[in-house]
Amino acid sequence: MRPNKRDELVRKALQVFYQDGFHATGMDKLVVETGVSKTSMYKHFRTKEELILAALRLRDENFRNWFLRRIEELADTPADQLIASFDALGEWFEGDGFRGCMFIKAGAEFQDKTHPIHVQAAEHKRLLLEYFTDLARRAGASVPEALACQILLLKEGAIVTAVLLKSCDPAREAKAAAKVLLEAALLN
Amino acid sequence: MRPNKRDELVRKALQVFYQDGFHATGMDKLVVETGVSKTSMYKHFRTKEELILAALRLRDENFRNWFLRRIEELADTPADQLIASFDALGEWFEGDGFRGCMFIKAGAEFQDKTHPIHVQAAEHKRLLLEYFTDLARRAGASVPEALACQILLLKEGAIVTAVLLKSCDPAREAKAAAKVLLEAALLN
DNA sequence: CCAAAGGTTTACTGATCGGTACATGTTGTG
DNA sequence: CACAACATGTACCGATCAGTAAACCTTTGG
Repeated sequence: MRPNKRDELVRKALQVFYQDGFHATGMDKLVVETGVSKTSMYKHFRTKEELILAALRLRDENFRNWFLRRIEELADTPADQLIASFDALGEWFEGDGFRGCMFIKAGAEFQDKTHPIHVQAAEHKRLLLEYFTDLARRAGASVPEALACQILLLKEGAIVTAVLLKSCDPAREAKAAAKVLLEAALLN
Repeated sequence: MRPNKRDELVRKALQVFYQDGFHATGMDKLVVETGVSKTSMYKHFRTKEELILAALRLRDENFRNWFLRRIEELADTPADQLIASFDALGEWFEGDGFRGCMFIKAGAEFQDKTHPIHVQAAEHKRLLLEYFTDLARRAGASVPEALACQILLLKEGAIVTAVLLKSCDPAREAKAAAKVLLEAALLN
C-alpha cells in the first residue's frame, strides 16, 4: 500500500465523480476505471463516503491552488485581483472538461446540512469567502465582508449559469457587475 | 385513470425528489409514499425520467407563479420589482422546506447538455432571464439584457450560497448589490 | 531457504435499482 | 345480469448497489 497508490485512486475517482455525479457513480465503475480490485479499493477507503470526502479534499486543493495562482498572475493589486477573478472563471468555463462546481453539486446531492460531505462542501465556499474578504479589505472596501459576499454571489451565480445558460456570457457580465460593486464599495 | 390522480402522483414525486434528490430517490420509495402500486405508477409514467420531467414542469409552474406574484405584491414599478425579487428570495430561503433550487440540482445530476432533464432545467432559467430582461427594459436600463443577466447571476448565487453558507445572509447582500447595479444601469 | 505478514484477487452477500408479465379487481355498456 | 375494457396489485425480472469472506500471491525478515 504505497502512499501514491491511494492518491492515484483519489485522482481517478475525482474525475469520474466530477463527470458523472456521486450517486450515479458506483464503486464497481470506479474499480473498473482504476483497474484495482474491489477489495483493494475498500482497503484504502472504508466506505464510498470516505472516498468522496478524499476526492473533495483533492478538488478543494486543486481548485483553490489554481484559482488563487491564476488571479495573482492576472493582476497585481487586491482591487484588480477581485475583478480578475472573473477572467480566471471565464477561462475555467471555456475549458474542455468544465462541468460546474463540484461543491455545489456535492451540496445538492447531499442536502442534509449535518452530512460530512455537505459540511466539507460548505467549508470550501467558506474558504473562498475568506479569501475574497481578505482581498476586499486590502482593496480598501468600507465593509469588506459585504463586498466579499457580493463577489462570491456573482461567482457562484456565474458558475451555475455557465452550466445551464450558455447564452448570456456569465463570466463577462459577472466581471462587469463586480467592477460596479467594487467601485461603490470603495466610495462609501 | 382520472386526470387528477396523475397530478397527485406528480405532486408527491416533486416533494420527494426535491427533498432527497433524483438519483437518490428510487421508484419503490415513490410507490410506497404515494400508496399506489408500481404497475399503476408505470401506467401513468412510462419511465422514471418521464416522471422527473413532469415533476420539473410542475415545479417550474409553481415556482414562477409564486415568485412573479410575490414580486408584484412587494413592489409596483419595474425598477422596484427587480429589487424586490430579492426580498421574495429571502422569504423563500427562510421557509421551512427550503432545499435550494430544484433546477440547479437537476442540472447538476444530469449534466449531459442534451439530456431532456438538463434541457428542461435550462429552460426554467431562460424563462426567468426573460422575465428579468422585461423588467430591466421597462425600468429603463440602457442594456436590459446585461442588467437582467447580472440580476440573474445574483439570484442564482444567492440560492447556492443560501444552501451552503448561511453565514453571510445572501438575500440581503444580493439585494444591496442589485440596487447598485440597477442604479448604474440606469445612469449610462 | 522457510515462514510470517500483508496486499490483491475471485467470488460472493443481501438489498435495491428501474421495469414488467400476469392475474385480479372494477367499471361502463348491452 | 353478462361481458368487454381498462385500471390495479402481486410477484417477479436481470442488473446493479455498497460492502465482505476467504483463497491467493508477493514481499520481507530470519
